[in-house]
This record gives sequence, C-alpha cells and structure tokens, in this order.
Amino acid sequence: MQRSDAPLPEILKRHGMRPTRQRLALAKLLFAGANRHVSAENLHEEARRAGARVSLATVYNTLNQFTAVGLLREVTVDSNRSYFDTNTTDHHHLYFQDTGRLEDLQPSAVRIGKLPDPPEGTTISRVDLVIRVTARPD
Amino acid sequence: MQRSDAPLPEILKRHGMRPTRQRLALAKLLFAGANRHVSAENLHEEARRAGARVSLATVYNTLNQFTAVGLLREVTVDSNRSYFDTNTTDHHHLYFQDTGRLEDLQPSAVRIGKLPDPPEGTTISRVDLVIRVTARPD
DNA sequence: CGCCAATTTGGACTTGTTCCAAACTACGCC
DNA sequence: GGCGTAGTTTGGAACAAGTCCAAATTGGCG
Repeated sequence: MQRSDAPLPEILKRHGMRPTRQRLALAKLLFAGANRHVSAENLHEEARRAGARVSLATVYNTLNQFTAVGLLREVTVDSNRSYFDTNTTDHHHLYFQDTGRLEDLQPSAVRIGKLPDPPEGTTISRVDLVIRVTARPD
Repeated sequence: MQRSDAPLPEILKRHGMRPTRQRLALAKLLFAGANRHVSAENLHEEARRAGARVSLATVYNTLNQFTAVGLLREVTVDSNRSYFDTNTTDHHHLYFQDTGRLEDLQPSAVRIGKLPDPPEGTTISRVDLVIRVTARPD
C-alpha cells in the first residue's frame, strides 16, 4: 500500500527538498510499506540496521521537515517522546499504555457526534482522539 | 468552587500522604479555586511567588503523587512538557496551539457517537479528545 | 567539471524530569 | 512535651529527548 505512485525522489522534490541519500533512505523506510508510527530514536536505529549511514540529527531534521510539508503527522500521546505517523489522513489512535504501542483506528470506528464551535477568532486545526487501553487485569 | 468540603490536611491523609507544609501549600494553590491546568515549572514559580519554600523536585514529586491517587489527571497535549489538570471528572480539552493555553470543555460540548471495542484482553482506561485551535489568519 | 547553496554531521548545549544521599519533619509513643 | 523513626524534602548530579552550530560534504545547475 504505497502512499503514491510517484518515485520517492519526485515526492521530495515536489515538496522543495533535495533528494539526498539520507532523506531517500528514511523516506523509503517510512513510505515503502504500510502506515507506520515512529519515533526519532526508533527510526534512526532502524536506518542504521538497514545499513544507511544517517546521523540522529538528520533523522530529527528529516522528520520535522516531512511533518512541515505534510508527509508526516505528529501524534502526541506520550509527553516525553514524539511519534510521527505516516498516515496523514483523518483518523484516530489506539494507544497501549503498557507497551507504548500506537495503532491507527479505522476512520469509521469512531464517530464524533458533536463538537463545540471554536472560540471567536480561532479555527480548529485538528481534533485528536486517543483511546488508551491497558491489559485487562486477570 | 472547592473540590470538596474536607480541609486539605484531611484530603491528604485520606490518600495516605502526610500533610506537610509543602504539600499543603501546593494543594492550596491547586484546589482552592477553580479548576486549573499547571505544569511543574509553572506551579513551582507560582508557589515561590506566593512565598512558599518548595523545591522543584518536591513539586514534581507532589504532582506525581497527586496524580497517582487521583487528585490530578495528566493531560498530554504537548510532547515536551507535562500538564496536570485539577478537574478529574470526565471531560475533554481545547488547546490553543499558538499560546499553549489549555482549557476544559464542558462534558456536554462534545459527544462521541461511536467507539470501537477494545482489543481482546484490554480495557479502555481513558478516551482523550483534544481540539486544537489556532488564531484565524486575518 | 566546478561552484555554491543546501544538507549533513558530531558534539556541545538546552530543557524537562528523575534520581540520590543527606538533612529535615510529622506523629505515635512514653 | 521530648524522642525515635519512617516518611519527606532538597540541591545537585544524572538522564533523556531534542535543538543548535560551525565545519565538512554533496546535489544540481551552468
């Protein structure tokens, strides 16, 4: 399930970024397969294991850039680590508090029946819903 | 709008904590008035201004203890700072991305029409919904 | 090919939070 | 009311995530 049929270098250029070796390696990990949720450390480690020479600083830079241009979305579920989601379409999350695992929910799994109007002078930029679950005790 | 009619020392004891000078001072700031959202730094600064001699470490300890016994709830809206909410009843949040301000929503302001069943072996511990707003551009 | 702006990088730095061992204190007991 | 002790507080060290920076590298255009 590829995000787009365009080759990765094209996608990067289209968003005003040079297709460097590092960015391509990270983009490949992020976008080649199914949707994913990654942290910086997490992706860095994976890139190294895959043989890519990428510094942690570059992983941070790249994740932030990808997020800025809309290729990724940042998900805030844990106050001491950032997660990035390759699924930028409208959807919500399931968070396993015990393991830190984060999963997408089908958009159809949740229906929000009513929302307040945003305060005067503001617009809603996003509505995030997170279902936190723990192992059932027994 | 006080949380409970019991005096603060009683509330602390009831939760297995000694009513120390520091905890009382912080509890007073947190629970004496309307519901609030605080960060550790934030509350520490306020306590000092109010003349309480409390170390930052104690503020962290206290916030964590209060949260553990259910006097506070942690709200995750910003991945590099923890917020604590004195309102522990069921409700959702409005977050002003520009200013970092966090507000409670009336429980009635949001209706969640449908939720998925939790995965086998897990139970839902909490459902958090955050409406993120920004200043309307113009 | 060669140049220059964009990018990458290691390491220093910052910020939020926890840890720790020593000093302090609430409180039950006599 | 003093005492003893377990619970608490504290400053500072330690930690972890993330950003900054100046130097080195590299992609892309002429």
